[in-house]
Amino acid sequence: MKPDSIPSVICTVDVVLLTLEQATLQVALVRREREPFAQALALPGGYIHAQDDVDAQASAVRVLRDKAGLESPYLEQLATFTGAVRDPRGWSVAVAYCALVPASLLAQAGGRVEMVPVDALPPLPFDHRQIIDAAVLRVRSKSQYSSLPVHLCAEPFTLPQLQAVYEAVLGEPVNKVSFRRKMDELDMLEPLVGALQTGGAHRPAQLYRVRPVYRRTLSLSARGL
Amino acid sequence: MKPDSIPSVICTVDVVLLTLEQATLQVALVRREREPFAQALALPGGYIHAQDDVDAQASAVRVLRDKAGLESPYLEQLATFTGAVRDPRGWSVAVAYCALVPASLLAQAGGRVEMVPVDALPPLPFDHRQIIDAAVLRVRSKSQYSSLPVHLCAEPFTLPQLQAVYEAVLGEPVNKVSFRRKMDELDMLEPLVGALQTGGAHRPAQLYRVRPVYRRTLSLSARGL
DNA sequence: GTAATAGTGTCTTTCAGACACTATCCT
DNA sequence: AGGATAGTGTCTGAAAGACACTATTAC
Repeated sequence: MKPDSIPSVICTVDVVLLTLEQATLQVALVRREREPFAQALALPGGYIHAQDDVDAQASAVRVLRDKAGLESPYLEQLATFTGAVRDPRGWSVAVAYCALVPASLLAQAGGRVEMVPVDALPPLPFDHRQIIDAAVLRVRSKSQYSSLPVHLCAEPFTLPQLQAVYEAVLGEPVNKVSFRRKMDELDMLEPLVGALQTGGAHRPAQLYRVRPVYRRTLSLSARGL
Repeated sequence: MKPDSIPSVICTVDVVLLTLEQATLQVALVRREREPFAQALALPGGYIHAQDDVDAQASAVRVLRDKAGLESPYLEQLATFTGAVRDPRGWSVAVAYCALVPASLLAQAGGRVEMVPVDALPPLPFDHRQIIDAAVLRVRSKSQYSSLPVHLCAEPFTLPQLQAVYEAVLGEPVNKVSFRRKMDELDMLEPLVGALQTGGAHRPAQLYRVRPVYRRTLSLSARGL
């Protein structure tokens, strides 16, 4: 029943897959196989398949599986980028998603993607630069008052490790006492009783994991940190 | 060059137009003229017109003008609602926008929309209930740490009036001293020198307006309120 | 003057950061 | 023992809320 006076619009999803390596946020880029911009590095993305995908989030999951060979525990809708000029094929709608994975998960997925530091991006096709910038801004912003960075940390992890992740994402040192107080208040982590991280020439650290309840939900703090 | 193996997707925008009346958040609904759900109350929305609109935000501006007869100073992309089952016409993408206007602006626009308290919504077609819920959640959340509620207040206004707006949106009383301290810090308002709100049987209040610099930008507070 | 709300000075409480101390490993 | 990092107790300073007080209008 769709009026044919309405010209069709190109509907795609793009995924900003972020990870933390060498204390730096890195984004996954893939070489485009098809035109436009064939051979160029770009965000993994693709058409929405109306016949296969129940919604755009499912499209993003499929794109992530096909192009990066992994399933991201954390996948959130970021924003939608639209307009007549962002894609040379015509008027387009790109629903952008943001995925966060620990570096270890990415390693085992194999080298189908190229990780690039978000602070040293090459020129990118479409408006992918803006999409990445929006994702990084969102992640940094949410990290100030939520448990979001735990998704960048492979379980189990120690509190000093997690603190280092927060510091890398926020780009500034975090007070140790305050950090531990907050983690305690958020009540999101549980210690693996008896499990300690040994090996260093110093006191071993308690290992933690995220409480299953908070696995896919963020825990928010009223007043930051 | 779009492969014709890709079935087309219905692309629309929906606008959640919110205002504050009787100390309650109210959303603008319109009677649908066409199928599906003709005659039902629903969010103002419509197809993206690829030949007219430069992007989806422009579509939202057009929808707001055509269906509500007004131009909203504040218009922000909310989220995108997608899927095979949300619209009986087929697989659809709805880019949702959130608009905030003072009640006075809505009044002069004329009665083309029906204002309904967001806490007493009738059954709505599509997933419009979820879209409104997402908008209200976003507005309440942002009001905790930003200047967003000023867009619900007609200028010029007094600080007690603005405080009442914050309290209505947040649904809880706000400390007067803290509130004034914050407004002072945000440095977003300027007093209209010599202009006082008189008429009450009490001390008149200073009238303020938003500094032009902050007209379309939000002012964020580090620690809430 | 009285009632009513606007606006401010100041005390108290709460919370984040600084600092120092203890704990426990490896060499 | 000595070095290194994990983890904690406690003090301090900043910021938010509570309260009380002054200011200015209408009647």
